[in-house]
Amino acid sequence: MTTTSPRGRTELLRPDGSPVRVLVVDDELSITELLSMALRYEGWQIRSAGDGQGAIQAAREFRPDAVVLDMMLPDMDGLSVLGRLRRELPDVPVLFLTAKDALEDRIAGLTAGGDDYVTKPFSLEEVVARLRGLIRRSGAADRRSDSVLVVGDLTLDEDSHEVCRGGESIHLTATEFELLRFLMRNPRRVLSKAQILDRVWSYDFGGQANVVELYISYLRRKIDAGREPMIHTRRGAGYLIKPGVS
Amino acid sequence: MTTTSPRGRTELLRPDGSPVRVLVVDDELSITELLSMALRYEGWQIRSAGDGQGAIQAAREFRPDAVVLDMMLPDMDGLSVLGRLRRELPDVPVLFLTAKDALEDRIAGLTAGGDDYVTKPFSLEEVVARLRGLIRRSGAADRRSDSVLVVGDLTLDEDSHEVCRGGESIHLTATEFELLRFLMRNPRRVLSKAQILDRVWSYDFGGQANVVELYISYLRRKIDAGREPMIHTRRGAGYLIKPGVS
DNA sequence: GGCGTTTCTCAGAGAAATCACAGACTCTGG
DNA sequence: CCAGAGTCTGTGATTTCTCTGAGAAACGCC
Repeated sequence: MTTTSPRGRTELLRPDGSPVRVLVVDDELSITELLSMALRYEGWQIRSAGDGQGAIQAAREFRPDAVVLDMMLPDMDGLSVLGRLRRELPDVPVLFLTAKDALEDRIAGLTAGGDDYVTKPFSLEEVVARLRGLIRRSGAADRRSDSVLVVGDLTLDEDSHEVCRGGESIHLTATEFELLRFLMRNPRRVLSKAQILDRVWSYDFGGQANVVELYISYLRRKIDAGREPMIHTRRGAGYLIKPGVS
Repeated sequence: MTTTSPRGRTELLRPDGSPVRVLVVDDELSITELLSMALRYEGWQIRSAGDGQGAIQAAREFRPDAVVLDMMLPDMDGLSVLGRLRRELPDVPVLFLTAKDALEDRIAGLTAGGDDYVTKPFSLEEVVARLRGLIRRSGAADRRSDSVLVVGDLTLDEDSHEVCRGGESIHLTATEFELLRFLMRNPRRVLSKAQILDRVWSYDFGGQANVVELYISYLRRKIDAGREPMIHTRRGAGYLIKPGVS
């Protein structure tokens, strides 16, 4: 089931109308804090754990609809945590967090069953999007909710990563895609550069804030080129996307 | 829940009808005083703290619906205060105060959870507006309250920063927008130039008082141009906005 | 290892916003 | 009707913000 919240976003809900429950497992407190903050903002109910033991116990009590699991835990190996979690929660999808240089093939094996993974350092938009996908596909939330964002004649498919304006397909790079997704998930709402940076770029990004301007500029060339502009600047406040009408 | 107070303002209230509670944390007494005064004027209940320890304790006892938190505290680093606050108050939104030049050195993730920040020196209108937004979206107040101010045929949307008169969209600069918001939040009420200066301009503004006249003049050109005027001068007293009807 | 793509920094151009100043204007009380 | 206080607004200097081109570095793919 989906419903539209007062902030104009579409939320995932369980079939009985209660909020989706997500368990976050990571040993770095800053990471669990960051994720908890971002995921709560999606309207989900969050529990976090800092080690394998805590994860198993939380899984038993909290009965989450999805799990975010760091594969590097202090007390036990990621795989055995996963095994125990699976015994506790057989059908619950797992989003793995891995270091960038982790053995890709091993992860690939794990994700064969419909799970997914993101590499550290991640962006919050990425984690949220993957989780939404997992939950949607697992059937914990209503399946009618689909994966296509629409603003005016612009569409973005979160599953296929396809972006079209007026029927015409548009190729975007990964960063451009994430930025556009964030804008389109918050249509008609002014988003500050800081907000955009926090959601779209990885949490360890240490660069200049004007990458946001740069990527807005790229997007405009691809999305708005020669058409009614949909991406608008609010000088001193930020950017927003809205249908060309008016 | 919203209700209209005797002085004609729309107030945010909790679902049970009690006033919203806000905790203000800053080590400069002048700042906490300034903020407390302004926020009490909104009809909110305020508690303030001057350091991290005090903040944690106040959070525990006072159970605020929102927190204003300076990131530069004497006794502990802003982030650890935040962590402890989160443990005490998991779902409470936080408005961060930061120095202007600290913008670059990582506010990473701070706005990610739906929190927000303002840079010092701020204007009170800005702080109040951001706080209202946070509280509104957090669900501590009734969700029916929305983000659009209406006076006659003039509307101002605090989320999209859109201003319309008679259906026609009007572009305002940041300062014009804040001034109009202040006027519209106090319709039919005379506001002195001093009041306007205190609320709309940053607290360290050292310029001529006639910027207010100047910006009223700008606003009139954009809002009242060729229409029934809504912005009125009360010679020797100040300005007020009211619907064109007489 | 080489090559095309993507990401990002830097810096300058350009546009927009802010504000001081000063003279014109308006209202009010005598 | 006048004087003075109060208000309005045109001009332009200055500051701030945004956009974008050029190129360096990192990445991914064969």
